[in-house]
Amino acid sequence: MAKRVTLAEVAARAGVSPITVSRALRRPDTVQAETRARIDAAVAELGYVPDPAARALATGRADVIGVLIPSVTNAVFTDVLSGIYDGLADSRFDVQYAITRYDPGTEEKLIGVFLRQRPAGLIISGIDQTDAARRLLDRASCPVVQVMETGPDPVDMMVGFSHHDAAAAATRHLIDRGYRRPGFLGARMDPRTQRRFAGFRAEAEAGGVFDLDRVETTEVPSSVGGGAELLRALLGRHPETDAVFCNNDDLALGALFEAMRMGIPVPGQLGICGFNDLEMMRAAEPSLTSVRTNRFEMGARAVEMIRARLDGRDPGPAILDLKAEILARRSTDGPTGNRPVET
Amino acid sequence: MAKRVTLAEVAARAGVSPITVSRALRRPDTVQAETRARIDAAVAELGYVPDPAARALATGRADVIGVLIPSVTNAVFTDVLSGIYDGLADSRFDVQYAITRYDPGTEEKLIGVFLRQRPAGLIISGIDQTDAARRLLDRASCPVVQVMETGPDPVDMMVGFSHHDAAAAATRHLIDRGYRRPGFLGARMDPRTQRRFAGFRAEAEAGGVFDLDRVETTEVPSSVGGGAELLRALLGRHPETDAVFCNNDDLALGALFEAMRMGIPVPGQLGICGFNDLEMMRAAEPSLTSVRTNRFEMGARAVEMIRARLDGRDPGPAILDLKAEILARRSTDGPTGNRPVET
DNA sequence: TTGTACGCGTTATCAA
DNA sequence: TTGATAACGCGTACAA
Repeated sequence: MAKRVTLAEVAARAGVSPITVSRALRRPDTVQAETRARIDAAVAELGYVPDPAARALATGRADVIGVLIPSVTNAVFTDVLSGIYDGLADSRFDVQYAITRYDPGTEEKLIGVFLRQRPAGLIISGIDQTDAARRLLDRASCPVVQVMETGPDPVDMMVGFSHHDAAAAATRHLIDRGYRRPGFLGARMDPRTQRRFAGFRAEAEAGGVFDLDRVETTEVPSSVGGGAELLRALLGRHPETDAVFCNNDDLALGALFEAMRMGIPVPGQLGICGFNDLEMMRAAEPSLTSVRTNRFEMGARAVEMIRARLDGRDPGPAILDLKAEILARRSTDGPTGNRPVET
Repeated sequence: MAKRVTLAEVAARAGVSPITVSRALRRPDTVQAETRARIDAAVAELGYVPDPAARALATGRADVIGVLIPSVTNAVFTDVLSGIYDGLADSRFDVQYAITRYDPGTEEKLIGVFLRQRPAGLIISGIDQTDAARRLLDRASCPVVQVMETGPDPVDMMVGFSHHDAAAAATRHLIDRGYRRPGFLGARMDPRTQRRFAGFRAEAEAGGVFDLDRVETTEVPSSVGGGAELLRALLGRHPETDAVFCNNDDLALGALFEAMRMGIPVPGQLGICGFNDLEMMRAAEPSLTSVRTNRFEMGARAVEMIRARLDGRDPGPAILDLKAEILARRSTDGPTGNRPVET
């Protein structure tokens, strides 16, 4: 087992006091070049690495960015994580993440756990925190960024987009392409999904094409297989449905496969629009329309906002809206199936 | 900002010494019931939560399970993570993970970082560590589990399967179904992928159907779009190819879509087999054959092995082989396309 | 530019 | 069963 190399040993080796080594490591410019060289050499020879626990105890804060996400198995959140990782490369910060399983109570508890470590920053998904969680966050002594969604009342900073508006735009797109009997496919139906539905509903009503009966949802998490089932159920009840706006891309892919099984031409007889624009959407046959949400960038920006704040730089606007964007593909070419579209 | 409640404050409140509080929390049976009651009350009233940094410093070890995976955006690893999380629920351990980006050098460095925290256990992906990393792990003072793959020489414990054998079995399946000119589609081509290729090659050669020219690979990470491109390239050179064994499911899905675009019937003119059995494989049209790798269970078992070791229980065999299993679906029904198959 | 004294919150060790 | 003392490794505040 690796014997622990301490500051003191490095100091002895370099012929200086421990505190000088400490300084040389954290703020190299505050120690003489020659001294620093000796110290660096000693560090290298001994393989010294600082003990994060000791450091946290001495400073009263941890060089940790806490990240709270609902799930690790959902590509949407891992893309955000990926952006966070990228933004933190070459920094002194570690990422520490925890999973809420879409449960506000769990989230509340985990916020407490994180704050107890005095993290350098906190990144949290969405805007649906409990009141207690909200109070905890309000009193947090570190920057807090809510990601994935924007809303009127940020805890501190926010980077995301309006799910309502994005869904409305997608619905508008369906209508523009000539679909007149659009349905909605939804899974899990957490608050964020509900807001997407609200966007769909608002826009469909505005276009005079809304029918509550063409809404097919389930409480279970989304999946490709689930998308297939939802479409089958919806068409069973309402065969006249001529397009579906799907909660997310997994459902959309499943809907596409089910349409194939049922012999329903896409987009001619059925238009399909997903949400999130996972990589596969572009590669599908027919290619699938979706709503691009800049997940990687959200993570990267969240980190940048935190780092700016910590460094005393300007973090920019408290609410950063990374507009979602419709990527129109063949699956929504329109009921006639002959409309040209960008790839 | 939340003022920190310390052991000393709880002790004062309960009218005992700090160490007694510490004991009451960690080993309740070693303090008198009545004392314990007073302490518990004080803890609750003050909302005391132990400081993990102080604890780590004092004990010389952290209640952390370190996890090293190549990527967060690959569903394969997040499923393992999910299993780990599950196995650690209701334990005192935290998960801490780091991303190697498929780079052995990064992995080596991160192992050092983790070990410095004296974690309670370490879970690491695969068997392709550098020599230096290997030495670090050999001297580690905590249980180490290599997941995702089995091999002859575990650092400590292992839970996974043979990628070579799994690929060979998949290839055997293609041959058994009557395909005689199988090709291989591969992306990233890291060592683990190479071993899958080796399994494909060995079995194809044994069956007298191997042709190195029907191998299409790329160094870029796999994706659905990439699978489409690889298939197109392969068929461009070798239109006689009658089946493809794909590196993973993303490629297989892409191959399916590309076959559709090219008007090639699956499975009649082209058989497709993936690897990992992501959820979508089952829902595709036609349903896609794949190799089920028990990723969630790998994570859960790895955790269980570590916990057993820490608790002084028997962790079971050092090398746990969670056999991969072929899930035959319609995409490999055979060149004639009329072979019945389980769903 | 470098060093000294002390404390961060907890637990190990030993004593009562 | 409980308590006093002394670390754990590092950083802050101040002094030199």
